[in-house]
Amino acid sequence: MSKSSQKTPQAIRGTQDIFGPDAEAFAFVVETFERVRKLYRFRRVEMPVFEKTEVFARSIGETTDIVSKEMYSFEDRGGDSLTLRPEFTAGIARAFLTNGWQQHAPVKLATHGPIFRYERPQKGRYRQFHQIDAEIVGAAEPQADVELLAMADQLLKELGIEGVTLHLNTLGDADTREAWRGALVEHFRAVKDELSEESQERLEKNPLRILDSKDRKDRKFVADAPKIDEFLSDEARAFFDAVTSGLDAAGVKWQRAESLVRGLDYYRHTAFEFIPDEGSDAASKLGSQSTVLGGGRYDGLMESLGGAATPAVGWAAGIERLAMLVGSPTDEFPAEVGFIADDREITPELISLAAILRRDGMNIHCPYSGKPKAQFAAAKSANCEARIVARRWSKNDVLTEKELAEDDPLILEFRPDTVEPRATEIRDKVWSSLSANFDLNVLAGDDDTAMLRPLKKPQ
RNA sequence: GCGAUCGUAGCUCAGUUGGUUAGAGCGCCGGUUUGUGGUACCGGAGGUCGCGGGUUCAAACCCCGUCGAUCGCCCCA
Repeated sequence: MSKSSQKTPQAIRGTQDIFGPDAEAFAFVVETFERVRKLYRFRRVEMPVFEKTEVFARSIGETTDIVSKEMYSFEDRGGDSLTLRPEFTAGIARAFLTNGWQQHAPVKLATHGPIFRYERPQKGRYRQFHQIDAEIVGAAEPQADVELLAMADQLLKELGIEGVTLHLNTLGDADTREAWRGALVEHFRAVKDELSEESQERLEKNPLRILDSKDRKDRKFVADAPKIDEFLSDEARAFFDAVTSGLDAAGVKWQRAESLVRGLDYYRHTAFEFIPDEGSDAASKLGSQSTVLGGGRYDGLMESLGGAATPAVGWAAGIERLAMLVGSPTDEFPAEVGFIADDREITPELISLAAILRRDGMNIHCPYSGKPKAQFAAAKSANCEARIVARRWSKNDVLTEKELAEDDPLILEFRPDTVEPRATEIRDKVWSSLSANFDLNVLAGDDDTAMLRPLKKPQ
């Protein structure tokens, strides 16, 4: 009809309304994560969606672009600067410190929910998106890294995601990292003028990032840049060896990625990303936002939040990105039974039948209104495994005796749209469920037709 | 913040070198047909052609601006 004079407000840039097959895929990712995290005995934790800006600013440190440009920050009425969480890790670290979770250490935590980053939207990248997250806090052992990665690997497999490989690197301990960083700066400074414009800036701000520059000009200098391995302390090397041999023992495939880095200083030792193989189906589905799951060990984080040094390792993965890779689950998952009222007058009566079957665990499509023809079409589009057509007893129902009609029973006709033995299974389930609540007689010689009377209502 | 492409019915899109009442398919609603049935046919509702300026006798089409979307760059905790 005529449009309202009111303008419809539009959604915020970078937010999404997920519906249909996408929503089913999203739910599948979350459900699978919840199941797998229990196998590894990660405990569920619920976190606030916002924190004092300080929580994220201090954990992220002096990487100014992130704090000033990439976070959703605002002042509350008391004048405090608050920020919608741009990640889970900092909030979990804060909770660990403020709630005394040291008493549970080492503690394995899992959560999921919305994450906010003030960025330009593009494929697989939104301002509000959703992550699953797993952290092990208070464990310094490489076995923690292994278990965490094994869980990630199993999750991806159970999601049915193919063509994604674990890229693994070590950033060493604090001393290793500093020495390597110094050597990289020296190496790139020597060829500064030949680097891309962006990398010349990175040289000052974040030299490690030059290693994953996409610019061709930078690639050749990256190839012969100093390797972290030359700077690894014995301890750091032993740690990395323990991680890799543990992964081998757990049957997790991985490949070394010497250029995989983390910009933030609190990362130590293990850094990893699951990335689609080049040319794979997964790669083309994700566009330029290719990482599917990433994380690392952040032994230096707690101190930046004023806590005692606490080793920790974790990962996060974008639910939407994973959902893009899980194939195409059907939107209209099938109903076991769809009801059709052959006479629209009796449509309301179907409510009680549907309610009983649903309480017994059946998935029922039940129409609200419409002509029989429309109800039939609706039942079809609900992919019902079987239909039940309900109608009044009539004189043409010669199989029944006349006197049975005196209390105006319903005739239910069961019409399977699936194969045996499934069809019989559903039919028997329906008949037995309804028998417990109604006077139901299956007609002799026709298992698919039943006459049904309401039970006498109690006074 | 930068760049490219795009913006016509609920959805997917046509709209020829600017030229009269803006179209199709799908979906939706109604009717006929069918009558154990998601068919076929007929009809209907629904669009200030993102918005605002400009050029022109004339603009969905050309120009400028603006908003929005998509993809990429930067960034990526």
